[in-house]
Amino acid sequence: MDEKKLSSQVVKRLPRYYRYLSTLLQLGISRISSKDLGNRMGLTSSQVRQDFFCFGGNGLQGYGYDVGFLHQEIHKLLGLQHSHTMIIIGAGSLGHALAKHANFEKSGFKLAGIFDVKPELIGEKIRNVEVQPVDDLPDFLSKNPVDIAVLTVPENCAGEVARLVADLGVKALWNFSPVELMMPEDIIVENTHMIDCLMVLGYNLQEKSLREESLKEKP
Amino acid sequence: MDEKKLSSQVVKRLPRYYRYLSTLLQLGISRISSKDLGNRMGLTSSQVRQDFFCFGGNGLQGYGYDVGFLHQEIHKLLGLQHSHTMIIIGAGSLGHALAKHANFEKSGFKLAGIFDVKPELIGEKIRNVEVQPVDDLPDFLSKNPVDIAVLTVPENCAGEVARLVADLGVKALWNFSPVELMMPEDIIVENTHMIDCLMVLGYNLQEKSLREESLKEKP
DNA sequence: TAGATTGTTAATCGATTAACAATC
DNA sequence: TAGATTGTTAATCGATTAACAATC
Repeated sequence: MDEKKLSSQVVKRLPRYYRYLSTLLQLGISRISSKDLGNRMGLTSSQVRQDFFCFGGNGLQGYGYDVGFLHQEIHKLLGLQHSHTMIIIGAGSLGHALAKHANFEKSGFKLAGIFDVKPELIGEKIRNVEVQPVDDLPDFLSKNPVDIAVLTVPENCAGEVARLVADLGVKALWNFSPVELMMPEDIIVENTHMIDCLMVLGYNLQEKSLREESLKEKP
Repeated sequence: MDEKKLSSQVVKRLPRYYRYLSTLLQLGISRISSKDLGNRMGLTSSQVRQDFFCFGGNGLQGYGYDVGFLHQEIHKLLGLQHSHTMIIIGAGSLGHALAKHANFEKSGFKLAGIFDVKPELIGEKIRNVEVQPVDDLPDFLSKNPVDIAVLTVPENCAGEVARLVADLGVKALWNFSPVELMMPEDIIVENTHMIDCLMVLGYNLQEKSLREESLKEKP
């Protein structure tokens, strides 16, 4: 069915479309034009049509797109009909926050375990999942297949932990440590570097104030 | 000095270069070639040279780039010599985690305040910053100019809070709520949608398993 | 000097936008 | 029918890669 692979840019937009279509459904809106959707999401209508065309646009000329159908289609594309298992390694404040994040479970990402090295954290229950010692990971992973490992460990051990779980069969890593992970080709890696986001914000803030200054000087 | 505006793709890579160069400095490595740096970061040497060329590449033919100088240069480009003030709105687990994130302060992002609506959270101190009622925001912002507001509030009030702080003079928003914020042009918005990252991971996992299946069928 | 590696232009690739016939 | 809006191709734009003379 989904013959052609979608470009990475389109894939990145899929969750946004999905979220937006969910909102529309909740509002009871069952049809939308590419122009409307684009306007609301800050995209051109051309891009919306082109994107939907990639996975078999199901619009109706002169009418627009069926919100429910589109929603379903993207649901399938994203593989949300299947659930994924996930473990969190590093039960610090960020690990806690992610473990408590309600939306993950709703979208089929099931938290199977939380791990840490600190003895004082072991045994604590977060959302019914107990924090276990990192040393138990090999044993745990041999019994429970896990798709995604979330790395919320300190910078200096991220690489080591990543290699460990990759060797133990975890297929994908979601890395929050501000380091470049060097992983074998077949391991899927997604980085969320918070500090990078802030720095880009900082750059844009600086750009903006420089622009404003030069406007003042040469009016 | 920095005459031409950098393309957004280059800006996004700057923090990564910066981080990588920091590591090299710590290792006592003071010179690197575009080939080497590219290899380690998963970029082509061509791209590295092209990127550095944008902001006045300072390499030496036959020799490579001076790590220290490059590091300094990107530091300046990112505006890290200036510090930025930041408030966090929403003192839930994610707000907590971000407030405790040590790297932010190190890079010049100073936490000036934390706000929430829940009475039981008011008064709690996180890293020496007290949680204040959201109702005090107008008063607080009139006395303390703030560059960045971090939104870690529930989905249903993100839009409202965003408009409020934008009206009160905050220049940039770092939004963690899974909603599209409609903001005036001059407000800088950076979105970090955790669930989107997971969904992209999920898509890639599905792609991978489909590829592997079809390999098994037709060998 | 010979080898290495940059600076910089040109070529290629990919993504976005424009255009418009098809058709609901 | 007339108006709206898609599907789809072509044009444009931007980003990445290739190439190579310059030069350390």
